[in-house]
Amino acid sequence: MEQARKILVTAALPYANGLAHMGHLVEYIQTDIWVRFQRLIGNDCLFVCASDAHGTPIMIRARNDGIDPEKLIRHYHDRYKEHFAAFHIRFDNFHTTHSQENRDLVEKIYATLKTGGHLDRRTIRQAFDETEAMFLPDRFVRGTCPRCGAEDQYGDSCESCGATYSPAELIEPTSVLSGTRPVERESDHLFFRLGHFEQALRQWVTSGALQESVRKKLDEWFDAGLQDWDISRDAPYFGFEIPDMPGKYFYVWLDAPVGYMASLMELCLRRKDLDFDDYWSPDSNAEVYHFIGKDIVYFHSLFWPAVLQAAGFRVPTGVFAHGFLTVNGEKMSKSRGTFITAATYLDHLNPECLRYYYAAKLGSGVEDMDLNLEDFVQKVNSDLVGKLVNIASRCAGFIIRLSDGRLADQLPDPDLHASLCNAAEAVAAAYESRRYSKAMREIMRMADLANQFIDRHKPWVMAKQDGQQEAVQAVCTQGINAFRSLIIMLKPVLPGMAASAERFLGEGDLQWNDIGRPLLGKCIRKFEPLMKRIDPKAVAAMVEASRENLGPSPADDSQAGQPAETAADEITIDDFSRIDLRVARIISAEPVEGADKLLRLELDLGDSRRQVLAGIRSAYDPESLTDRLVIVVANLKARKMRFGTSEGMVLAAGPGGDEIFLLSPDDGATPGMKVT
RNA sequence: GGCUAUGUAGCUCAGCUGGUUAGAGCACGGGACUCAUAAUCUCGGGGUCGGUGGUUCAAGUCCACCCAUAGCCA
Repeated sequence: MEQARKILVTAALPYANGLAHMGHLVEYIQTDIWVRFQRLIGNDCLFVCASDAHGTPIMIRARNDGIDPEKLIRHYHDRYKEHFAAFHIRFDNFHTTHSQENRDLVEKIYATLKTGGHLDRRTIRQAFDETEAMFLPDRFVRGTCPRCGAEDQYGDSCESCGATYSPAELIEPTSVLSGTRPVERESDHLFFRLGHFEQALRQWVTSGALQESVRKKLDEWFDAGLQDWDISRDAPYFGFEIPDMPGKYFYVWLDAPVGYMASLMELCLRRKDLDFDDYWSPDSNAEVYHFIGKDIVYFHSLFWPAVLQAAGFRVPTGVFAHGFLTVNGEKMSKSRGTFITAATYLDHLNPECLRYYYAAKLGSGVEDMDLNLEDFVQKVNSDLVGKLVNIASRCAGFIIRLSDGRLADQLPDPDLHASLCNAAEAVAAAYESRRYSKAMREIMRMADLANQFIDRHKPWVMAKQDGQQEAVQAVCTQGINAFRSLIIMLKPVLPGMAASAERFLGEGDLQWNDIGRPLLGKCIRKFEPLMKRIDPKAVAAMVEASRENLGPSPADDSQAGQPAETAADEITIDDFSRIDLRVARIISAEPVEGADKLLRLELDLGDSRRQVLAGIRSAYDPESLTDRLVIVVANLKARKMRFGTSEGMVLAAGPGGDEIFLLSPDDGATPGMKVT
């Protein structure tokens, strides 16, 4: 046998401010299947990951929630771990980038980059929020596009016309944090000289480390010219402070991929049989693979290999990008209930069904993948229950009843077994090259063959004839062995079901090679259903629950990739009493020019009048609102928006779009009454 | 706007370097069977391969343009 390969595999680090959802799972399931396959064929394969804990969004989120960032990231870190484990994703280590190991490695890499002359310090001008006293990432500034005039665009590019620019170029720029207009301020930043590594990168790209379409993308980037990369950020920032630059922090995208190494390093501390340098030293003969989403190709195929090279480590053997997930053909949507978290899925369905469905659709490319819920039910039920499990189910009874559970001593149709062994080679090749859909098709083709074989020999007919017991036993032994071979082939995808099947067959931990060694003359146990069919009602309930899970946030309902909100922490009655809820009468309502979601409401609060900009335009005609009573948060800090100041907030329920429902008091309430 | 993908039966997808009447699974219709979680087996209907033009003896497969969708533009 060939020598076992030594392999290190990573999946991208999930950002520690949200919950795992169906989109995340594409990547972790894809990676986990590959790792399990490598181990099944006898390779030495490690799988490490970590939660990505740094950066402005986490800092802001923690501040808004009134907790320490450490507490926030620990919470989500634990949720990820829990949910991934429930989906049978088996990391050797799931660490965090906010760790001592990561800090040590980042500082070491920084020192090497610096002495190697790959860093450059220069002054840049950047948007600064004076109220919040902090520099703003481009995405935290919004305003009107200077080129096409589209309103409410991000500070780096226009979604409408595609122009790219700096936040300072925006017309009427606004900080999304304070609603005020940012000013420009100077600040010293550190730049990594990416251009130093152009030759090395071009070389690496031709080494076959990347997929075809990714390589094309890189050529484009090379042609555009490699620019220096800003690796520093100003305080306040949640991350690692740069050792010799007080008040400056390493950009999260520098320390995130280093987290792959830190996770391995921390594992090495606990496992004496592992040596960090075996994997990362420049002369390592191990293979290193990164599984990522296509959105972060840039970081993994340019910055990361360049930084590794600059810091004196080996570069990855391969970077495998996958596409995004759509549900029912569309972006995941909270209002449609297709933004499904791992937790919600687990409340209703078997995780292995999702693993199989994803496997049945994943190829080696970067194309997007669709989770069609109807197709999901049909495919899983028909492939796994109807075809695969059925083989064991229809044979087991005869073996138990007519042969005391004992399998025959040989296979009546060695050709059928040979076809399965042949198919196994094709399946192995498909797994290795990440064409899981091809592997699943091949496996199901063999399952069809097995069912046809049983049908041809009709053991149920022979069972009724005298002297045919041995023939029945032989046919069913062949059937059980076909099932066993297929289960081994599916083990990377369905580890839980494979374990149950091993118990049924009375065997231990089956390996890929066992496909070639049929199970003969042994006793099997009583057959118990290995998988239940998916009830379409469970899927409907899951979708409904995904809809219900959300609080009233009529604003954005289509941010795929954004994590779902979590249930709010408990509060006391005192906390509640800090919110001054009042009855108000709408005096007038009118659309806000230039904002397709907002209505401008003039409210009567009994003793005062207020203007509130409410995001309810998609559900209400302004005319229908006049004179209506609503509930308003009267002591909400006024917020300056591009269209004027909003002095409060009206309460409404619903997911958004045309499903927004204003709350109103029963008859008799009058403007100004306090809600308690 | 530039670039990279994708667009094949109702649904989800295969179709390698261009070559006989375009395939699979599911769904659907007819038949068989009744061992099996109403599973299985068998037969069948169904597609101007996003559009237009071109190259070629021959194009889903190559080229150009257009349309739609997704992503990237640090």
